[in-house]
Amino acid sequence: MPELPEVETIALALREEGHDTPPVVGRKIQGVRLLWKRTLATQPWEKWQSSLIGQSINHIYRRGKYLILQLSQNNVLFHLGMSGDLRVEIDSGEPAKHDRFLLLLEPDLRLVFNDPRKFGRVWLATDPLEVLSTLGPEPLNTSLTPQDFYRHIHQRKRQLKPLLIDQKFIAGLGNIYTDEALHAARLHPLTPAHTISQQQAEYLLDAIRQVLSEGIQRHGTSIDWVYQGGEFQNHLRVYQRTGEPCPTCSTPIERIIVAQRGTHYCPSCQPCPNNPV
DNA sequence: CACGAGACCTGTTCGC
DNA sequence: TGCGAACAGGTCTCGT
Repeated sequence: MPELPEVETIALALREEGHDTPPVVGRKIQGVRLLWKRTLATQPWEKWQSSLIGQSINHIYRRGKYLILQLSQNNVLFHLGMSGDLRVEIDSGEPAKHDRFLLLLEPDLRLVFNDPRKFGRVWLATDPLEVLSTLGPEPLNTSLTPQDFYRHIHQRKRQLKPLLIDQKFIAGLGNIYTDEALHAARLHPLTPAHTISQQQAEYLLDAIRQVLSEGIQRHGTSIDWVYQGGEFQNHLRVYQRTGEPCPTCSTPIERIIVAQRGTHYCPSCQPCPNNPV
């Protein structure tokens, strides 16, 4: 469930632009611990130990749904899967339940990757592009122009929902923000991408940027017991609101399955395209 | 090449 | 009440 706004929020916190946690940037790594082998996306484990110890964390940033630690020599990349989280704590006592991977930092801290459902992964890479090269454009980056977006969407025949969730098409959207963006743009999730007008494409890009920005402002979405601290869940207009009135027109929100994903939309605000289902 | 289905996971919820 | 089945979802792999 961590999508772009949740990963951005975690990156900001780790960069110590809040003040709940001790600073991580600038610290030296003095150890590394693995508690679930399959969390490693790159092998072997021995290379992690020999390579990481002694390096400093120079920078922390986000690309798509990935969080990147830029070290003095190489990079550690995290993908949080659907239940992953990163936190900083004093390095004392045994790891908690579901902790999968630890970076021990001088003098007495640890950066903890916790991931109950084990979908998260961590990479060690000389160049981040080894991991990130297939990602589509950053939706919030203004170098993605409405004209570009329309051109790209116009040559795809896929339905909008599976297309927007495809990280190769655009990076950072997951199930929650895709449903929210399609509602804000008044587009049905099953609409074939190439059939929308240039103006509709521009509205859609605007909508994507609006919901992502609001998500970041509200520190992400906290659903179920996964991911804490956000409050965007209190401002969702369609996601997980099946049967509740649409905030725009009061029509009950409907839920369908698209590309095996639960998909929420307003049948009145987001009229069905000509060739549905 | 483009796309869809199945697998990977486990805590929670639902149904009998 | 209790237990198992269904569900949720991001991405990789495989098949068409």
